Amino acid sequence: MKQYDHPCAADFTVTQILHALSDPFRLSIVRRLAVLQPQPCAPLQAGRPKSSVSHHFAVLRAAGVLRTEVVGVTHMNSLREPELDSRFPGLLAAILAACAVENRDDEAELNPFVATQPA
Amino acid sequence: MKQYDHPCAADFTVTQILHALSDPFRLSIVRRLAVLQPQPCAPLQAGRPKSSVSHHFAVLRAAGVLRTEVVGVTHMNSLREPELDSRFPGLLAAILAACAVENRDDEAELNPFVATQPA
DNA sequence: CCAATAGTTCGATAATAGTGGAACTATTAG
DNA sequence: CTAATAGTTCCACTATTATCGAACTATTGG
Repeated sequence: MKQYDHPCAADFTVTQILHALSDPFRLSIVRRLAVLQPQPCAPLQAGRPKSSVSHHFAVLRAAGVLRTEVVGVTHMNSLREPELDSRFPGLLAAILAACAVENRDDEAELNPFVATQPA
Repeated sequence: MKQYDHPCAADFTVTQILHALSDPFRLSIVRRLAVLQPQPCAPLQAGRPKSSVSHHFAVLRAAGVLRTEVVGVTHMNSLREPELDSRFPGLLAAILAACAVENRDDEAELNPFVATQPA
């Protein structure tokens, strides 16, 4: 039964976290996990080869963004939200909120009739 | 009289901003500017060759993080805080706050007698 | 034990980013 | 006009990251 190394919260660094989240694919993984958690890797692959997906998960783990727990044959991922928030309060929330803003733009672009007024 | 291109706030992207700020040198520039603003490039060089400094400023400009205004012979830099905040509310603040946390650690490491209690 | 599943690790290659010297540009001071 | 200043641009080089196939590992189901 193999498990993973996860840095402890005190060792998280701002630059490592920002770098981990500055990649569109990795950021999309984090956004999905923020909504539905925990989740195995497979549904987040988005058509990429497994080795590439595995690499991006490793980057996110190393930055402390997520935790991977081996549960039977699947590896369950969850955001390390409590630890992230205790170390850097509000950081993850602000980034996710920023993604939501960006996403709202995309919807507006696809369909100009929605989302001119927020609600 | 040459001026620079600055993207407009609506074109800022989360990944570009996070990437721009994921470099320690660039992040240090932003942290200095957050305190003392506007400022020319020279005092922020930290001993690096000018071409390298110029490159990092260009990355920050392209991401929308700062604005460079040609004022006489110097180029004055300032954070685009209002625009950043209107586009991604709280994002810059959260990142700067996270830096402050990290910095507090460093001080504690250098001198264990201060900073065990915040004040 | 065997096959299937889920994901990792390795290794080569490609792409992206950072570095730093040298020549260049714009502005001001003399 | 000339020199000095502040920074940019260009270019070659290095270093870091990402990509993806193939072989590997751990776990479960039959």
